[in-house]
Amino acid sequence: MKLDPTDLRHVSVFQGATNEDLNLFAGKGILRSTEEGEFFFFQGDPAVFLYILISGKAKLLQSNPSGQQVNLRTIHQWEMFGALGAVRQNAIYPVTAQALESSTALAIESKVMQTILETRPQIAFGLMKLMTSYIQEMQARYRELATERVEQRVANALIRLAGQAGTKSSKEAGIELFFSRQDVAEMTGTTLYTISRLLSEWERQGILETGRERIKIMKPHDLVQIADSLEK
Amino acid sequence: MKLDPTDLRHVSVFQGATNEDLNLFAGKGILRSTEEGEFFFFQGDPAVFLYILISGKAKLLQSNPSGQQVNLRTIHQWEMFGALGAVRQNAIYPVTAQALESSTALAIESKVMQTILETRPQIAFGLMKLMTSYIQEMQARYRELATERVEQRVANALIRLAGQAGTKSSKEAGIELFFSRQDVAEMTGTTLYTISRLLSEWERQGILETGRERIKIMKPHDLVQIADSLEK
DNA sequence: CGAACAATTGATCCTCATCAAACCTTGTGG
DNA sequence: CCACAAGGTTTGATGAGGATCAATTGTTCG
Repeated sequence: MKLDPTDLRHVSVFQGATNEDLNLFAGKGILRSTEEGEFFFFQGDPAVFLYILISGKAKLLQSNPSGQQVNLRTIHQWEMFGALGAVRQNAIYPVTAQALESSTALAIESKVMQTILETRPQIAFGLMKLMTSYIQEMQARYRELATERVEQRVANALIRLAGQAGTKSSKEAGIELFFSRQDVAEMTGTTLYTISRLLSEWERQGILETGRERIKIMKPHDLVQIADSLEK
Repeated sequence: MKLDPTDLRHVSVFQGATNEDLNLFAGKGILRSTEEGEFFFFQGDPAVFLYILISGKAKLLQSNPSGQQVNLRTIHQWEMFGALGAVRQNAIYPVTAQALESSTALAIESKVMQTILETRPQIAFGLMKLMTSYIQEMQARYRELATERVEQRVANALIRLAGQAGTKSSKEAGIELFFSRQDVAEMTGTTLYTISRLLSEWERQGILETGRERIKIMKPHDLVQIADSLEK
């Protein structure tokens, strides 16, 4: 596997980077390939690298002491993750990063990024924008979890996933997502049983079609309706 | 009310700022005094200012369409809030900021901060550190909400508050917090009834003492125990 | 074809929200 | 200084929303 430095232009944080910057990252970075189910890093590891996903898909999750886990975010191509080490000294990853399919990521030493950030305000702004979007999404999801019922949270999660990951197979053919019931449960703070019941009900209503590790949204508008329906 | 620019040194984001920077902020900023219950800004307003709390106390909250609200964070003296406008163009506050007591804040135009960030990597790093701590806290709270029971979430919230707001009245005299049952409920995604029952139970056990809008933690260690007790 | 794993579905139970009523605390005005 | 109002708190009774458990069915892949 090889990496063309100019491809790094796709990374949102690198919008304002110079070509030399990109060459530096591509040159100093290490390509790491990871099989499905394996890990880029674990919650608690020292955050010595940050990663950019070159191919495949990964997820960020957090576990509590008893091993129960929540799904915080899905990482797609050209997204940066595990970047907090570039900002804090001796930081520790607060999450675990696991490959959802066989994936390749560019690992860049936090220190390298840090020195770049000191001289490239454009890149620093890019990173700050990424961080603010994280904050906003987490705040919104936190509010949902605290105030909305399972039905609405799941509808919201599907809408969000459709926006981030959706394969819009031409027009009106539906938006297809590839997640198991368990995955969705971990994203919404519920159980796979409840998800199964909900999806079955929605399929009965023609809002979506489902399969094994597959959810195809046929009527996004109806989902939005459910998500926005007056709480309680 | 007057403001000594060197006092801005207390603001964590300004650790690496020069005296000229601080003078600029103090000079260009506007002091805004706000009575208890009033608002610095609302969710949905254009984020044209960022704020630094000079005195008093405030909270950041988010409401859903039906008006139910969650408490995202309490702002103490010298903390910065509403800063995302300095990072994104035409940003909109994702939260509402409300004074918990009569308070004064320094309002700085987002544009001013933005130009500073372009030339002062130290300050940019300060802001990024603040953002990463927000992200980590929100992730942790999200996981708690998704996986832990009310008892543990409330224990965790009190521990967190004790760390952020605690008035450690000398040694072993307990840590006193000033929040109503309703406040704690909004922080933990539960109801004031449940909080009341929990606090009564804990008071019976001697873990804390309570009063009107007052919680005094006598045995922090016992709270940690509850928070960490094996889930489910 | 069979094993492994994902999904479904029914039955049951438990945590916590909700509602209602009373009680306590604090501040205010007569 | 007392009485009252307003708002915070407590406590009991009830019920609903989901979690949990168990058993079965469906799908994929070697």
